[in-house]
Amino acid sequence: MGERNKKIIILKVAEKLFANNGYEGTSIRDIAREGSFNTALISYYFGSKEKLLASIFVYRLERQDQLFTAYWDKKDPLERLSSINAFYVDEFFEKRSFFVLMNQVQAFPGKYVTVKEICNELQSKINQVFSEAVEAGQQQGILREEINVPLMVAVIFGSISKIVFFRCLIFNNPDTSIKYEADIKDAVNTTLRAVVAGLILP
Amino acid sequence: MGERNKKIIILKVAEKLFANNGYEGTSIRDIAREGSFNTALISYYFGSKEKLLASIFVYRLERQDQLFTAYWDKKDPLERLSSINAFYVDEFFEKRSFFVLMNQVQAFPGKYVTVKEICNELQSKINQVFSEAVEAGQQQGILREEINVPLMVAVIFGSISKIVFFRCLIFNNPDTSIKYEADIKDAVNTTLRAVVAGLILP
DNA sequence: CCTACCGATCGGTAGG
DNA sequence: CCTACCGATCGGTAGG
Repeated sequence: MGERNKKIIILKVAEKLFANNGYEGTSIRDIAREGSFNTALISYYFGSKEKLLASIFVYRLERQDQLFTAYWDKKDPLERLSSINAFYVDEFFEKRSFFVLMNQVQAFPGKYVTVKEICNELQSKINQVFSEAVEAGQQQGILREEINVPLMVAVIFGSISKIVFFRCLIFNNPDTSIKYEADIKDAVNTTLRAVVAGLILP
Repeated sequence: MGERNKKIIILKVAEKLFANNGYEGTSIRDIAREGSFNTALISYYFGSKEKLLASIFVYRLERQDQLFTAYWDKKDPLERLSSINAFYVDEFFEKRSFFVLMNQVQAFPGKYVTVKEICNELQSKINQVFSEAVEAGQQQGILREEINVPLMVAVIFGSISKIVFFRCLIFNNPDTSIKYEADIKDAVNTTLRAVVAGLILP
């Protein structure tokens, strides 16, 4: 199987359980049981439960840099904004457990300092990407001048989070089928288009 | 001091610690230490740690019904929407720990079922209040016809949550002073006005 | 990579 | 409302 593969299996099992039951609510025994390996393997490969958590974030965020350049080379600022949004909607669905976990970590004011620093780095890059698109739009006279980018990003990611996490409320079923997945995705994208539309000059 | 007062002290101490460190991350010993009372008091008054958590939600949400009628009797639909938003922004700031906790609870897909049911009741009422305002606005030809209320509510509450919880990112300081509190509140209200503006017919 | 085990801490309660 | 304590489980590791 190889050491690298085994580590990634542990990462993904832990990611899922942490997302569902929380970091404190998941014991290393829970993780070992779910992945059918020995408890001691976690210390063996990662050093500690805390370092396992950090490793999940390093693993998930290390590839984001490449994704940045690949996705939003669109010239038109509005198209670029929509493209960035659509990209993150896809990301939320594809790596749902991870983003649930990221959302949890940020919901604890006094905890997970190391992991939050990793997230903040990504957040800065996201803000910058949005900033460039907005500035381009402003220079072309398409977008309002008074747009506050960090607040706009908060609205966009807050909306994605709430809609993806509220799915159980919208459809009254936490384990929604593929059919509903697509419906939610459409709903988020439509909603974000409305948010972006609010940024356009009348 | 009276039994009722003591119970409320325990509720508020627990609320704060749960919000900061999570339900699983807070032991009944932590709560007892912070409130300078005996560990056994929690079982004595509430039965268990889990019932203490539920009691916090019952305590915080039992008064919401009265608040509904008192706040948004405004006739004009747009004014009413703004009034509801402003009310919840105030609520988030006044009962910050509670809403941080509520946000946490909802961030765990497989946990806190009892507490989530209490939240869902409130959520339904909130959706209904927004629904009435939106329908009134549509009948008067002010608001777009295609507004999806649950999604709109998700955008509004997602935005409030993210901005209030992202304060540390915006100001790079988790323990913001009163001056900054006011700044954040202004920012949220401005942002929500932009969201509502997106609902108006062009 | 597993067995066997450590000290610490957990939620909870019997008895007063 | 406190003391003293229970059994269970926690994260982690020595030794192989």
